[in-house]
Amino acid sequence: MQTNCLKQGETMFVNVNAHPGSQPKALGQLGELSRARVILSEFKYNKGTEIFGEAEAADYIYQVIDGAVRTHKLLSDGRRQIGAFHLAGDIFGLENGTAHRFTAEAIVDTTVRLMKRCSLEHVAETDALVALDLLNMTTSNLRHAEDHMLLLGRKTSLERVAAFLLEMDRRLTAAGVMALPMSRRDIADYLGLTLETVSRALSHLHGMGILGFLGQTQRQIVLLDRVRLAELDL
Amino acid sequence: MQTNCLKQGETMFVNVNAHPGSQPKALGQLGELSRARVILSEFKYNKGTEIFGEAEAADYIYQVIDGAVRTHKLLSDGRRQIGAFHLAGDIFGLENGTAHRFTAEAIVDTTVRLMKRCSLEHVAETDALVALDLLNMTTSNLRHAEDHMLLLGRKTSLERVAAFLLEMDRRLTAAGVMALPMSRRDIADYLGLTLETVSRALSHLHGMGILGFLGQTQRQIVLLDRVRLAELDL
DNA sequence: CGGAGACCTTGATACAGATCAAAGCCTCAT
DNA sequence: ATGAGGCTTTGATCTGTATCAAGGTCTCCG
Repeated sequence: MQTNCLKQGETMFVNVNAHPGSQPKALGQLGELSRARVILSEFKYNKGTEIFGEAEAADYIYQVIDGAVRTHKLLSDGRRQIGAFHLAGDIFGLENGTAHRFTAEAIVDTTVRLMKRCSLEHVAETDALVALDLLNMTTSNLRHAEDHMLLLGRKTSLERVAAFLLEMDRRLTAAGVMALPMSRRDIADYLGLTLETVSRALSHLHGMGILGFLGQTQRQIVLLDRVRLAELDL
Repeated sequence: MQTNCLKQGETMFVNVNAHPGSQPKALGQLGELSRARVILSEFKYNKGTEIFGEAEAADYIYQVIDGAVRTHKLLSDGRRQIGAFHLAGDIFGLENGTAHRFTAEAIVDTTVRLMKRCSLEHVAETDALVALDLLNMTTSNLRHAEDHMLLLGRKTSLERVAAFLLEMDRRLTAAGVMALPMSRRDIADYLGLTLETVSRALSHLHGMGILGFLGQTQRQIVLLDRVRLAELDL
């Protein structure tokens, strides 16, 4: 059952909790994937650098150890759509074909754990529980994409920003403060808006007393009224 | 390995080719899922009727035998986003959790084959190849959703309509004619536009000589210049 | 510590697509 | 066949968000 990708004695620790939209961040939490012994190593990417490109061979899958990653698609004239943000604990770059469908970049200095893809495939062919784990991770990505289609197709700018804040609140709030790793432009490209519209929506929510900016930075946000914020996201 | 959902002697025939974006429509093409013997029956739904509702228990998965199905999500005030159209051969209603994430409705009179969900789950737990089949179907849904996010977030109305026509051309053109089962409103709710904008875009393409309407109906479309159409979808 | 460059906010204006409106067309049931 | 009701087109107008523009603020490197 061992594959040619295996290096002796190494084990992959994987969070079942695969992706955007999932809560706990504890690393090392084991899914069934931990039963697959596979090549595993850590790597660091500096802020702004590409981890893999769209249509590149998908040789590895990745787990964020520390930092944040954005995955996007581009149109030929440069318009960009960010599909997801990946925070500590999240797995990304999981493809079923052989090529990546997004470009992935580090938003801030980021450490990732990576795993040779072919190992997983071979293990999954014979181990139904590993395959089910992959299915669960893919399904959680799918659920996120489905919800995001509704947002992109039908929500107003204020609703989109409210939804974004609630998502990030769920995924990265520590000690009541949300320290956003991404810029207004990244948020805009995630929400299908311009950075000016995002900025105006945040200012508006600030003016309504729904959120506060912490200290001297605009990326540290405190949610002051989650109930009213949730009411804004239909 | 038999499950409690099994009825003696019945077999599910499944198209590996699960979903929107896949080409061949031959029914009965076997995936590994055909190895799983499961409850199977056919059912007819009249035009406009609901097949299942969002958040309902997902007791079955479905395959379109004949007809067409739309799956959508609603906002509380009635705004609608159609996630996908399902044509002959497509499988839909496959969920990983226990509840449907979309409402499914028959667009025209439609025949579906259905399969008890719990069977599949039990089989997948022990059969890696069945699990991989489910993974492949889920991945093809995911790919479609990812492409659609780019369309909804960043494309212009003309680009969206061009992309829609190219998708439908790929999926349902017979004898050079595309017989669309869905209304302008359905197309609009799929593309994140209004029905008027869709109508204007189609008229515009007609005026450009890129498409023609067949006979006395607006739902029979002939693509006259696929190259120029493709150039309009960045 | 200081200054260059990136990031963010805010204001003015433009415009793509939404909304409102009306008329024609097709479908289908009687 | 025929007419009622739904679907589609087309036109006029409105509006939310994009675009253009400018100034302020933060960061971080030297």
